[in-house]
Amino acid sequence: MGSSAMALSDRRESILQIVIQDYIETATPVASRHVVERYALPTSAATIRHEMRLLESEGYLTHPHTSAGRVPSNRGYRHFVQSLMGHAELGVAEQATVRHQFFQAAPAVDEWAELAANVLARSLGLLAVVAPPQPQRLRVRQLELISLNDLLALMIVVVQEARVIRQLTPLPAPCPPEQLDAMAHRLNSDVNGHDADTVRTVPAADADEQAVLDTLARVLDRDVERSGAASIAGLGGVVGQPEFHAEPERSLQLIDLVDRQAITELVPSAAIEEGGLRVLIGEDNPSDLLQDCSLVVAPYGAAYGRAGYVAIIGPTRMNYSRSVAAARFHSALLQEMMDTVYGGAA
Amino acid sequence: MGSSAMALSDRRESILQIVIQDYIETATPVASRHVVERYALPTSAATIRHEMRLLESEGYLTHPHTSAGRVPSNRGYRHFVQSLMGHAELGVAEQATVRHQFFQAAPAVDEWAELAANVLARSLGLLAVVAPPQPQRLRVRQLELISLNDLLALMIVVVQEARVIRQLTPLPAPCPPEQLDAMAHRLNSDVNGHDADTVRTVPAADADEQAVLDTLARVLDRDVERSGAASIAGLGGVVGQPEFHAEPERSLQLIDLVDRQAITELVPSAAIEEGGLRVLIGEDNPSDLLQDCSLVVAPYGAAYGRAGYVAIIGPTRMNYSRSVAAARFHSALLQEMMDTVYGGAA
DNA sequence: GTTGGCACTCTCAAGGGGAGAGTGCCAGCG
DNA sequence: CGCTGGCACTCTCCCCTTGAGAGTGCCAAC
Repeated sequence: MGSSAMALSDRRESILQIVIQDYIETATPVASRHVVERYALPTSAATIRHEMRLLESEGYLTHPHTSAGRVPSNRGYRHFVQSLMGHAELGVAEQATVRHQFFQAAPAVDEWAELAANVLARSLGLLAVVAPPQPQRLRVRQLELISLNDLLALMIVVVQEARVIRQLTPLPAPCPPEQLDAMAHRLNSDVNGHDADTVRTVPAADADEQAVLDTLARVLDRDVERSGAASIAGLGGVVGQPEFHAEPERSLQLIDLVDRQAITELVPSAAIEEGGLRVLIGEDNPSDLLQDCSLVVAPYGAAYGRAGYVAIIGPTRMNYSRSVAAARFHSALLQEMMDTVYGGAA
Repeated sequence: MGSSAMALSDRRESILQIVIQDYIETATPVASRHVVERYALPTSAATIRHEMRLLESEGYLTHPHTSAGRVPSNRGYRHFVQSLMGHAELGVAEQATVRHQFFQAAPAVDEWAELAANVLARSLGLLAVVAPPQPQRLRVRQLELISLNDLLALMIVVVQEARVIRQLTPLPAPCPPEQLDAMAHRLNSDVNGHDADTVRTVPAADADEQAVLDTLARVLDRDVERSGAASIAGLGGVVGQPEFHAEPERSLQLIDLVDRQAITELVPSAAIEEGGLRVLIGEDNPSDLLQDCSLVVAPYGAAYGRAGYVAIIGPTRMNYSRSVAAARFHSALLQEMMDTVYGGAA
């Protein structure tokens, strides 16, 4: 008895569940008396106290101090996520609302991730990070050259992966607009459908063409590298959570992380590549900066390159049920939309 | 004597200047004794006290409480900005660094505003908002249609103002890829160089063409409307300022403003349209939310539509000299770069 | 006009209860 | 044997007081 390998009794499990749910809701250590009263249990407070004590000795709960109620430990949260919380779906009404927002307001492809992050952040009150999948290579679909002056062109590249890149290109030799147009026309057939490596093998007629091809190849490479515009939203909601009120330095760290776009690097790529939805609680997290935080990651779009993801970040005391449901729904929705647009083939 | 219309004596002015500069630097109320000691003045503390008292009665300084040093009032800051601080330029080395960053790392046109905001935020430790100019109308340069399936196309519009828009377009009647390509080819000559209004007058051959033209016109309008991707950076720096430590609610408000991209609406359009650089101090600000903050706005690119701007937001106790110099430099630099790219014509 | 001196005011940090909240344990009860 | 009421114990939190320190405002003297 009390061995941590032993399965919890039914009653103890349900008490654990009650404590965790109550704490998630109220952010206050939950007391034995509070539990019996609020949940109308058929036992006395003393009994609950006894069970809580056992739960604590097994590592599922903790004690801020002697005369405070119980607070879930990370182990408690983990058990809750794995066994206790069940598999909730987003409400039908909410699903419909979100779908509606996507299909109406944003057929603008570039804004999917941003919209998802905003909707998630608003509905959960937590930090949401949404990164689109990163194609492993980009292939040219259309090349435009706009003459700015004889020595400078603006290159616009539409790639098959439906992205668009704009880039200034200095020209070594003077090149009037008509000549530039002609070059664009000529090059288009040479580079169409090709990626950076192939572009490098295209022979150039003159120095300017060489410059354009070089820039093009470089740009195709670079844009793959760029971790590519992950959208972040919900900072306001998350620093408004009570756990951050107490410790302003933590808030500052988090704010800085968001400000510098550095949280994207704290979403562990291992979790993304593995494929399924994952919940990282407290010290599961790779970074110390997220020590009292949890992370819910749902990858999507792996068929289109390095997978994108939907991530929810909040205090360990987050509503896991809602967060997981929302992350799952959004990742599935984004997947679905990408499949519609790119037809399932990379 | 003591009339607020009266010009300040030289000595009083220099004391005001010392007090303000010291307060900007230390964020601590400055005491008479501190002034004489640190700045080695040839007078005694009592004299300084006397002068400070007069400055206070004229409204340039205040008193947090009886036994605290002096703090500049908004009026004091205003006088400082107008008459006392002089016209500083950014250091030559810093100018060179910034120019270098722009010309090397970001010939990617889309990233200018973001780069400017990041550089400004980092160098000033304040909030920086950079909005690109908004063209008043967009004219089509190139139209691409990518067939996703028979009933859905991805439209890519390259506009003469060197922006690119991507948009999903549902097709009322089934349309195979080749047919879509043909349509794009056909339409391109019809819409080339035209704006939304003119696009609406183009006759459509069939329902699908009509759908494409409708979407195109709508998109051209919408993208003008969108206040267009202002870049915000430096939240971490500004909430780290001591004035925000004391009042967490203010920080939260500000964080929320940034999170929801709503600060862009607090930059008064009057200040932008007027043309020159402006400094708004405290209650000069249109919104109560920026009550203890100041705003430095430098517009640019008015020739290309609704003017863009570089804005610096921070506590009233900001380094006005540096902020103004940096805002002026960056707006001029962005202006210069736009002139290079768009050749001075809208 | 300037100065040293001095009384006055206000903040800030530290210390001391007292109330309140919860637990841990125990002895008794079904 | 598990459950329960009772009770002592511990710890936090808030309020109050107190004393030190910082600066000012004013005054009388130079």
